Amino acid sequence: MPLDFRKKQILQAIVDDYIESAEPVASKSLVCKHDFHVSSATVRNEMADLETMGYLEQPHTSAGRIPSDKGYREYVDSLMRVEPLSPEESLEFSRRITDSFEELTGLLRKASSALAAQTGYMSLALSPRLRRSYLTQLKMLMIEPGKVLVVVVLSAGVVKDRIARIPDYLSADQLFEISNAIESGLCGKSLEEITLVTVTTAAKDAHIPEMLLNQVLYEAYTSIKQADNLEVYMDGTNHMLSFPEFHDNKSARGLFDTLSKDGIIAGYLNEVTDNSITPSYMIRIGQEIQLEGLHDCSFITTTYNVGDKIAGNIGVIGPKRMDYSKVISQISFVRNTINQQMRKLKDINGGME
Amino acid sequence: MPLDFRKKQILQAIVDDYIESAEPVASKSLVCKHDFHVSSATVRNEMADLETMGYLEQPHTSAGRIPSDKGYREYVDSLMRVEPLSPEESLEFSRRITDSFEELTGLLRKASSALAAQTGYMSLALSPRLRRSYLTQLKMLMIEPGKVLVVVVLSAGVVKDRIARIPDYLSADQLFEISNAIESGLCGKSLEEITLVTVTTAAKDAHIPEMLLNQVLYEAYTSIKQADNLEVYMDGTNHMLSFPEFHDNKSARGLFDTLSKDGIIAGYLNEVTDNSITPSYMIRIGQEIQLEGLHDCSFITTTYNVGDKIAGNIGVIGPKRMDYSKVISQISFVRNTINQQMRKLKDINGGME
DNA sequence: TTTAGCACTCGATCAACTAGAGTGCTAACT
DNA sequence: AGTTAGCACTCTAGTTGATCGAGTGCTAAA
Repeated sequence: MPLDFRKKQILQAIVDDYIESAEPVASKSLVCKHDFHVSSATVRNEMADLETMGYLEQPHTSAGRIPSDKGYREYVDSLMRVEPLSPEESLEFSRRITDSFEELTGLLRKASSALAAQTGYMSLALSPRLRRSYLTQLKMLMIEPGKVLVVVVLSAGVVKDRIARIPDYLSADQLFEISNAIESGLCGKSLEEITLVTVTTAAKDAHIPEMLLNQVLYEAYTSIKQADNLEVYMDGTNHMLSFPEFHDNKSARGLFDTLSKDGIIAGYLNEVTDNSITPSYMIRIGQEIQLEGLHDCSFITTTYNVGDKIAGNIGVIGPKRMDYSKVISQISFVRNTINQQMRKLKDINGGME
Repeated sequence: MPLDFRKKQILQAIVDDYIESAEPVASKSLVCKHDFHVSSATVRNEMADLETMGYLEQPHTSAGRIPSDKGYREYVDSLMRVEPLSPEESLEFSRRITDSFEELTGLLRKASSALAAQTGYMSLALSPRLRRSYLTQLKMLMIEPGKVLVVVVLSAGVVKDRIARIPDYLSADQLFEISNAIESGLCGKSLEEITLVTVTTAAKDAHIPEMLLNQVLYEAYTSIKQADNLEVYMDGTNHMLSFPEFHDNKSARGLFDTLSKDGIIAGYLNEVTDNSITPSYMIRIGQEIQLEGLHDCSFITTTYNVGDKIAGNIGVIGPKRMDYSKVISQISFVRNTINQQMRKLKDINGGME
């Protein structure tokens, strides 16, 4: 049975009010604040209906109603109005995120920090999944005998590097030869195609004793693989303590314990977005988040792009009664800013893919 | 008036018990647990004395006593016994920190994470202050036209890099020439000596039109300066929520708000260790920490070395009633492990200074 | 100087009570 | 049939008062 217009109106008003006050909302305060042209008794009847239909919950018999997960879901899916960001706030975001040229890491860090600061909730940014991006350069720079900086450059301009150890009697020339061989052998191959075997095959042109080769190959391989490591940037976790839903120490601890294992969050986010053709944004509410300690939270995420198919995520976590519409417009704006920045970086490089 | 032997004994016992229980300790439980050969009444008299002398406090009239900051200070300075780490725990630390070769960043990250996990408190690691270290290499690697990876290698083997933009019509050869000129001009100079002027002077040998030069020089300069940026690694903040002193939401929030501004902690730590000839470790108790939200905490820090004069810090923050002696031995062990690792890295490079 | 004994204080706990907010239901009204 | 006024009912939060017990401070004796 679908919700009739008045029920929708009332549900929306309840969610709106609860988001604002964090207090169960009563029939009387509803008619008072919004001018429905009916009495509180009528609203009460409607609220009772909404409760039996599962959209509302009552903390105890004589309290107002609060939205259930289903109620929030309905609100988010069809009731709320998302308005574009005010020019001032857009400006503030732009200022925070794009005030200087940055590579991807810095960009994500700033995006995350801006999101946390402007939403007042906590934010996440995940580095892109690079499995499908391909190698464009591999350089090995001798730092000292026995120590090299391995620089991996991927399509879409992402650069990763790592310090590695190699046999210290390997000369700079030999190293140069090896890394050139690897590079030309692997250039254009995607990360998921590259295995220790491909690396070894690629290097067969180099005229270096195998004994010397092995460690270098292994380190090159490791560096390439490591370029795909998922990194998480988190910000604004402290904000969570200011919400009444986490005033109680136990729930706060549950949340922070889960957050501290950042692999968990990253893995979850990664998995959730991987399995779905992502729309512009994705919302998970309360119990929909299958992570301990996050059942009183909601999670809004979106996907940014680096090149054609390579994508990462940014997201905001707040209490279930977070200001969905505002956060959605904020996160969308940030996503667009990131995409734009990444495109700009690419365009500057003469549009090389 | 100095403390006589029995008073010291009692104070020590009180601090020990309070560290364990977080409850005010009573005269009766004292004589019960430790076998002083006097009655509880006598102990009570001594406790009253200790209170008037400022070593103890009474939350309310009919409660036991808890140590004051002064009491902790006395305990830390002359009462507690620091015992070396158990072999098992030493092993566990070594395993966590040194299980693979790592550059400094990774080492600090691991050290911080191990400290947090093993102490059960929260940990900090600060990257070394590199002002006095000197440049040994500066390489610029062309990633794409207009985009370079600037690699700065400092004495003691520290490597930092950064992506920068340069005019995109600059050729790889020109870039190579410029960076070589800068490198040979600045090699052996300490970071604090290097200014935009020195960089410019260093590059005067390169035969490149000045218009092209400027941006490259500026980016080189920025990269070098940025190598000295203080980085903070924090871990185990979630542990703090499990201590009764932070069960109250307000104090937890105070703490986390301060922690979230990581510049503050870094700055404080930096300042505090800078002004003093650091002994093996340094302890700040309660009000001695001049940071909002940390008045119920204690802060144990120590200094690790990278080369001769270059040093950074690691530290542990816990409630005032933290297990000082254990943390001291833990933190000392980690310090030694870091020093050892750094020395090893150096030795491997043939002892170059 | 130590100690047993006792009076005193204060927090924590519990029950009883109250006030108030908010509902659900009923019966009247349009 | 939908709406509404009115009222009884329920439940929480807050208050009060009493009790319990832990722990102290003091006194007087050993």
